[in-house]
Amino acid sequence: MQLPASTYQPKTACSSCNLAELCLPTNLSEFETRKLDELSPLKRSFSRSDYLYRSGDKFRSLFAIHSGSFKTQILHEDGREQVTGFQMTGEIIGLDAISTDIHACEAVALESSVVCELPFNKLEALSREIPTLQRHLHKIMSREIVRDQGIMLLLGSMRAEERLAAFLLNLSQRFAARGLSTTQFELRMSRQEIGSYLGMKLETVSRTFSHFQSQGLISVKVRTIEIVNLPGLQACLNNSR
Amino acid sequence: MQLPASTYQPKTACSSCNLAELCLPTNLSEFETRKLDELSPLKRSFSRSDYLYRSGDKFRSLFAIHSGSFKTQILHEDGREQVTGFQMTGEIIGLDAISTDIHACEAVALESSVVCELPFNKLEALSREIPTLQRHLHKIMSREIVRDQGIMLLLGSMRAEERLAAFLLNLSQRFAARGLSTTQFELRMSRQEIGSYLGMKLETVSRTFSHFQSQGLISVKVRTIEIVNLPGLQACLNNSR
DNA sequence: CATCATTTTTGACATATATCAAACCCGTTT
DNA sequence: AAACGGGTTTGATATATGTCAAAAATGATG
Repeated sequence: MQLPASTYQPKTACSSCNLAELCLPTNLSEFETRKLDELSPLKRSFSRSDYLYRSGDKFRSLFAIHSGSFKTQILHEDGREQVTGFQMTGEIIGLDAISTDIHACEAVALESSVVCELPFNKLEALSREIPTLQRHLHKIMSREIVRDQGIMLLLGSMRAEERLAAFLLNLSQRFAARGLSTTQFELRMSRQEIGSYLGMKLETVSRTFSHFQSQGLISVKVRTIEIVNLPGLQACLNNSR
Repeated sequence: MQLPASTYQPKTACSSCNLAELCLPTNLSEFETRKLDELSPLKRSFSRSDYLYRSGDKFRSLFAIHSGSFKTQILHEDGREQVTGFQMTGEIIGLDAISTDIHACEAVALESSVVCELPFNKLEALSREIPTLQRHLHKIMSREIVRDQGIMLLLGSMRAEERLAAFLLNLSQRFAARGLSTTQFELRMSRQEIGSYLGMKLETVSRTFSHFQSQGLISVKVRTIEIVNLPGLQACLNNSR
């Protein structure tokens, strides 16, 4: 598991990494768009299980995932670790590090991935000049807060089945937003990682998958998931105890 | 529980609400400090169980707690609710609403409290002019993300005793930061609310308090807590299973 | 293709926490 | 002072999920 902190790639300016489309605001004037180019984000590539950053690293940049996916996790002194999120194309990671200028969690590639590095100083300077960008940045941070609180709800008040249903439905939605299939997808993470994220043991994750399958809600073939009965899965969520 | 959304008070400009000291950056130039006055935050008072805002309310302002304390919670369709935090003097609430311009959670006063209302538009405009303020705002948002992820760790991987120990130690620290006693304090929230926050039932909260007391770690008298053996309580946290 | 390491599934059993219920305590109202 | 009501404590029992262990499936490697 102790891999180099990052696979350093020759850095290339990232014109193809269309920021405006990916993750930054649309509706910018020509002038503003030109300004945005000053960011000249650099692309970096990562292989499965490479670290994008580690806990304790100095904070310099946010990262926009251009392709692939990552997990973020925090480590507790005693070795426990908690996966705090799975991020995919178009999502921004590193926001937690702004608070102390040190990365609080670590980000690990779940597959071959490319990220755009967005130097935070430049981003702040630009967002002083472009109010639309400023607002957008604030919304991204706020959205992360809302997301995290949603997970608190999940961890604090849902049973194993509900958690896993919520997880699958969330993935489904995010794939949909990217024009991918809502009902059929590949999990990029292990049962262990899902379990850490959802606050349950890997065996429970596996059993719950099997149970969903036997109910005809989904079809599981290791990491290939097909949602067979979407409304049924949604109903799982609303059946509180 | 259905109280008016807020107890509307005559609004008064808030010069005594020393923002710079409370929650906003120090090290501002004279000019910047003058600029900051443009915010002219208004003070509003709340009684116990008044709502500062409700889920669904339009977002206009952040709120700095001037005195007293609040809880924030999210509501799930099926009536479940999850307390997402307890906020005290000097802390900022409302950050989650930036993302959609609608408050995602609700904030309820736990005791008589006073807040400063910080209109977000003005805050954004000012932070474009004062980089120190801009960075400060970003840090506040990022700190909230880190805090939430800490709670994810707690909910996802700790046992009841560890959760409650972490909760007490966190309160203790925050009281310390305000010059109050680290070892003796009044809980402002019910067992039920603590339970919701920590993902456990109120009976389990109560039992765990009793257990800590029988171990000589704390002394509990309903809502009055005294930490008798601080290192012992800290040790609780590090004893993973 | 056989071997190996890793991940996943499944089973039997243990346990932490939830549930249900009753008693108790404390502050408030009559 | 007595009665009331909400919050808290404590007990007995139920249950969801964890733990430990083995087998099965999968993918990687020589």
